[in-house]
Order: sequence, then C-alpha cells, then structure tokens
Amino acid sequence: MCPLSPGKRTGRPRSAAADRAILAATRAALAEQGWGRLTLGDVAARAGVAKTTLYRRWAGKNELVVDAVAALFEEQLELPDLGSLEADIQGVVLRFAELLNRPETRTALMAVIAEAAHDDALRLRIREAIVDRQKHLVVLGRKRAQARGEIPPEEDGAAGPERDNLIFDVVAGAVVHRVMVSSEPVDEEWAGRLAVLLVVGLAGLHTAQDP
Amino acid sequence: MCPLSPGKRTGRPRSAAADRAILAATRAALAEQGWGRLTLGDVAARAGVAKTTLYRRWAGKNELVVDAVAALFEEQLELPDLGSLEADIQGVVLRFAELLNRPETRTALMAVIAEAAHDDALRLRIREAIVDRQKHLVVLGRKRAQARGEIPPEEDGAAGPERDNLIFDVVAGAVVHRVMVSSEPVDEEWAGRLAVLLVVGLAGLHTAQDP
DNA sequence: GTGTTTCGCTACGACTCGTAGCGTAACTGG
DNA sequence: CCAGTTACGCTACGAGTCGTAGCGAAACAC
Repeated sequence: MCPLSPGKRTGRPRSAAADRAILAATRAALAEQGWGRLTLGDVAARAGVAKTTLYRRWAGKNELVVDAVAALFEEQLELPDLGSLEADIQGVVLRFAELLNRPETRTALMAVIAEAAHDDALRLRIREAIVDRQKHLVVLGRKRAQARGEIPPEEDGAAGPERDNLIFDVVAGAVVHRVMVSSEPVDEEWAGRLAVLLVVGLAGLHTAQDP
Repeated sequence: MCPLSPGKRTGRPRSAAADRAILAATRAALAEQGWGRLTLGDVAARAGVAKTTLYRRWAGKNELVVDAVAALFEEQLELPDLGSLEADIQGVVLRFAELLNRPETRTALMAVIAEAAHDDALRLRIREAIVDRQKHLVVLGRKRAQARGEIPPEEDGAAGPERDNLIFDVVAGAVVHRVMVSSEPVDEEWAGRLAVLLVVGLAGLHTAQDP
C-alpha cells in the first residue's frame, strides 16, 4: 500500500509518521474541500510536511488519494458472521454504506474512478488497494453460505467465479448508486430488501443453469 | 437542459449553433483528455468560440459537463419492448453499458458525481438532467410487466415506489460498477444473468411482503 | 568519521482560472 | 431607418496552483 520502492537499506529512512500524517491530512482536506479544490500544497501544510516530500513519495493527486482511501477501507471493512446469508449481506451492506457516507470517501472514490477511466496504472492500483479486498468478502460470504448448506456446493467450470463477480457488482454497485446518485439513506430496511432480492435471485440463477 | 434564463426577448439572441458546438467540443475534449486535464480554454478553442462566451452561459466545468453528458443520454437511452420483462431488462442494460463505454461518459459521469457530493445545486442538476430520465425507464418497464401479467398489479402504500427505487439502484449501479470498477465487458451473457437475478428476486420480494 | 538518503525551505517558470473592458454584430420595437 | 439592448470575439490581467530545482541540515548504515 505504501509509496515507492520499499527495498532500500542505506541512508536516512523515510518517516513512517510522516506517511500517516500525510494520509490523514489528505482525508481531512478531502472532507472539507472535496476533490476539486484539494491542493497538494494544502495537504502538505496540514501534515506539517514540505510540499517536496509529497512529490518524492507519490506521483500525484490520484495516487495519494487512492492510498488515503484504501487505508480507511483496510481498517473498516470486514464481513460479520450473523448466522445466515441474508443477514450477512445485510450486515456488510450497512458497513459499506457507513464507509461511503463519510465525506472523505464520498467525493474521493468517484473521483479516482473517473481518473482511472483513462489511466491504466491508476486502475490497477485501485484494484489492488481497494477492489480486490472487497471482492474477497463476496467469496468468503459464499463459502460460509455453502458450509451452512444455504446454497449448493462448488461446481466446476467458470460458472462459480462468474457468479461471484455478478454478485459483487450488484452489491457494491447498488450501494454506491443508492448513496451517491439517488442520495437516499441505506438503512436496515433497504439493506434487508436488497439481501432478500439477492438470496432469492441467487437461487434462481442456480436452477436456471443446472438442469 | 440549456444554460441560463430562457425567458428574454429583446437584443441579440444566443446562438443555438454555438451551444451545440460547445457541447460537442466538450465531449470531444473529455474523450481525449479526460476530466482532470479538461480546460475550458481548450473547449472554447475547439468550438470556435471565445472563452468568455462559455462563462456567460455556464457557471463552470461541472455544469457544462453535466449538460454535455445529459444531451447524450437524452438521445441514446430508451427502453426497447422485447416481449418479456427479462428481455427488456437485458436490452436496457446493454444499451446503458454501450453508453458507459464511450470515452466521454466513462470519465465524465463519475467525475460530476464526485463533485456533486459536496455541491447540492449540482446534484439537483444531475438528477433532473440524467437520473430522473433513467428512473422513468424503470417505472415504464414495471408497468409493461404488470400489463403482461408477469408481476402482480399495483398495490397501494409506499411499497411500490420503494421497490422501483431498489430496482433502479441495483440495475444502474451494477452496470456502472461492472464497467467502471471491475472494467469487464457487459455482454449479452452477463446482462442475461443480471436479468434473471432481478426477475426471480423481484418475485421473491413480492411473496416476502404480501403474506 | 564517511557515505548515503531524506528532510524542510525557498524560489521559479508554466499553466489555468475567472473576470473586466472594449468595439462590433445581431435582433427588437417604434 | 434608428435607437435600445443583448450577445459576441478579442485582449489583457491578477490570482492561484503545479511540479521541479537547488540548498544546507538531519538521520541512518558501515
């Protein structure tokens, strides 16, 4: 998750405290100013760090913000075990929505995704730092549900991963769209309806493909 | 969809051709440069228009891009009648994905949504120019399905609109997430699986709430 | 100590922003 | 045809940001 080249040994080491201060300052500035008015000079000043230090560690605004948001996701996002697939989905949806409701993430996530549309390296960085971690939750949730006997066990072929991908896009996409575009609250009721839709629909997907 | 104050009469009228040229230039610049490197000076030069003319009609980058994208949505997005709810969903998903795959919309949509996170006026503008038009397709699709007898007819209470909103967030969110975040193709197969998931899940939502 | 790397600081040219001022073009009402 | 009104193209401007370079001092490994 860190900046550049970790494999050096001699000379003065980079201050890890500065790293944390910079990422925290980035989130604070994002929350106040939003993506558009965010300047690296302001971030440096908040972090008590010279502007040149920022440019030594990150290539630009995009990379810095990705790391700042990824740190939040890493420490906040996990899959609670609530006893049933439906409850698990509802739980993780509520957690994800809580994360999306922070002012830092609201503006930052969409902005870096927009920039990634024409920047392959940035897209890869987002995938590794944020998306793969989310997708892992889907795989974990499916395995738990299979262990409980709620859905049929693993079959071979490409149908399994494809279904995981579909579920991931539906869950994450629906929550993001609800929060960012419709700008309506993700409460227990809405999360519950989404969970029902998914569990029932998932069963339909199985019967539709296995004759 | 147009700029400011439409209700004047005296004096030289604003050139409608300039409007179209500016919006087209904005889309072209977006496709080439992306949101981050897009400058209003460049747009003005492409459109063969003075920079001051741009600022007379639009408040800034955000508003201009919203209108430029909204024009695309207006002329491209509609709901085909393919004979069944499942086929209709699959069809509109494919159309929406086609729109999202254009380089202009890829970077522009996410960027304006990001800016709207801390700009209420912009969020309202996006809603009126883009979102409401999309949501209308959901309502239309539901009414068609009810006329065909595929789903139960209208009930009273707030359950109906709530269900429309859920479907809207799931469909639009899933497609956006698939294209922008997972960056994998929305082909007939994927759209078909999403349609099955929704139709089956929708039936589950009805039986879960009507005892 | 010696060598190496990072740090804070200052300064810089290049660029974009959004606005103001001016003379001209286009259209309206008398 | 002629004022009145508004939009247009052009130029120029201060303000702000960007990303980089150069410097001396500080923090580590050997």
